[in-house]
Amino acid sequence: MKPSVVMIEPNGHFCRDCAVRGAAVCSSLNAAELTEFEHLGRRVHFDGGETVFSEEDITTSFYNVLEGVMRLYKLLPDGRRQIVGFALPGDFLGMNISGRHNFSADAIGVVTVCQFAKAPFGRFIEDRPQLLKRINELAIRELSQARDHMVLLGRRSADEKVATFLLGWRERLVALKGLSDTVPLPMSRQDIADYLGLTIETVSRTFTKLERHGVIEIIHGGISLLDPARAEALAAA
Amino acid sequence: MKPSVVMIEPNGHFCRDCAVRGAAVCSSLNAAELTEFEHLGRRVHFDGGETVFSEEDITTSFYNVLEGVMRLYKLLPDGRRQIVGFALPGDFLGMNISGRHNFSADAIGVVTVCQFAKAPFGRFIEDRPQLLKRINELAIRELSQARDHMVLLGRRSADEKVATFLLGWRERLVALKGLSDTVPLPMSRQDIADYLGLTIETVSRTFTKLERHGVIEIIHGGISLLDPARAEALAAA
DNA sequence: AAAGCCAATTGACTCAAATCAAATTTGAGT
DNA sequence: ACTCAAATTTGATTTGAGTCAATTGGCTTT
Repeated sequence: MKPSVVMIEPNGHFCRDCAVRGAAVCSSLNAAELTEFEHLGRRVHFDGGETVFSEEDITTSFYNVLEGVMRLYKLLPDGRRQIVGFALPGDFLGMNISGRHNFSADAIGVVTVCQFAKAPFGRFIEDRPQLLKRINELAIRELSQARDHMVLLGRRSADEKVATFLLGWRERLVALKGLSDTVPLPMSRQDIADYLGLTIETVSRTFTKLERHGVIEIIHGGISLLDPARAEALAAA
Repeated sequence: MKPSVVMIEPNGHFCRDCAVRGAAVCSSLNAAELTEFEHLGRRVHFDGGETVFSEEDITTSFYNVLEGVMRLYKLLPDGRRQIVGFALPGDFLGMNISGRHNFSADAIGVVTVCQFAKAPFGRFIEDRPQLLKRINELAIRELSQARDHMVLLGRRSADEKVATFLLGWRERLVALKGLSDTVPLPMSRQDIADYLGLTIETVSRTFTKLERHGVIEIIHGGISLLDPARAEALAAA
């Protein structure tokens, strides 16, 4: 699928009004630096299902997610897929040392990213250690999440996986949009299964079971968390 | 178990003779910086089974592994364990953003580390962006490995897990000590099981099966890789 | 060399999740 | 509203890996 690369704004002033200004990689920059920085990035839109970059592609850009949700995944040669994470606004993508992306990234629904060409971005970082420090913080935070996810994949039951996922996903949305017991799930059941190391059938059955037990209510495009305490207990945090 | 904190060398000159000089975090430092750097670290020994630090402990030090093997793991409240990685010479441990370790680390056999107190190390980094860059590189490399491991845990069969582990472990030892088809396995079967998201019995049975099929030979303290090509095929890389 | 101990292996059986197979719901396009 | 395709749910059955239970093998200690 081809990306709908549409530059919404020329290299005008938008960083200071950016939705992720405080949370993203750019939070490490002062006003003066930001003015210079916004000439480096351009906003690009992707429709649902479009691939932003693929594993093994040469890295030509870095991406700052501004809006929407992305699935980050790796494929085995026979087609088995493991989703290694979902990217939300504020997430920074594209860092690697091999010069190639080590996972693929698809838009789930409409996505807006701030795209930076690799070379100028690299030059900009060069004499701004606080930006490097910020990127390092984000990498270390991701590493911690990755380790948590290893525990989930290696040592948790299907019920625990699903409960942990719902709570963790809610947590991320709360940090982004504020508290709500209604949890939108823009990704498909297959995406959830591939994130949790399960099959779509097991995810579906587990959702149904949680609903039967009054823990959640399955609503259009998501779930409603009726009994967070019970969900926590099931997650065996 | 209490660490046998034995300072082998006072704050004398040893960095330039250090075994991991080229590979570790210190490879980013020039000779002059190295002289200053070696006053920050001290060598500490641990015996097999000793815990170097535990998850949720306040981070007071960073560690550079000089010698030996460590298991890095997380525990669930009910005792289930997931090993998130094995640390080898050159690996740098202790980075986090919460101020607490996000996994525990035990020595497997005798281990020597270069230990740095957090505060002075942090100050030293402050005006040396190339060291920060090096640390960032190591974090990004680990992140990539973590993602590979997620694929293994979520989507691979027991046979694939074991074959992938043996090849990956061999690869790391090759990078460290040069090529050999004899692969020492200093960790227990339980450690391997907890790394692969399996039980000890399944690991043992899979080893036996690989031996029956002539892929490996189980030797004392490790395996001999008789048929690397077949192992690769089984790993379904 | 016998006893004790722990790690590893092997065997018998079970079970959680996968697979195979419909049925049903949802959504997009006409 | 109607059609078709895709996504999801549900049911029946299978199976890979787990559990439980010995047994074996290597060391260490006596």
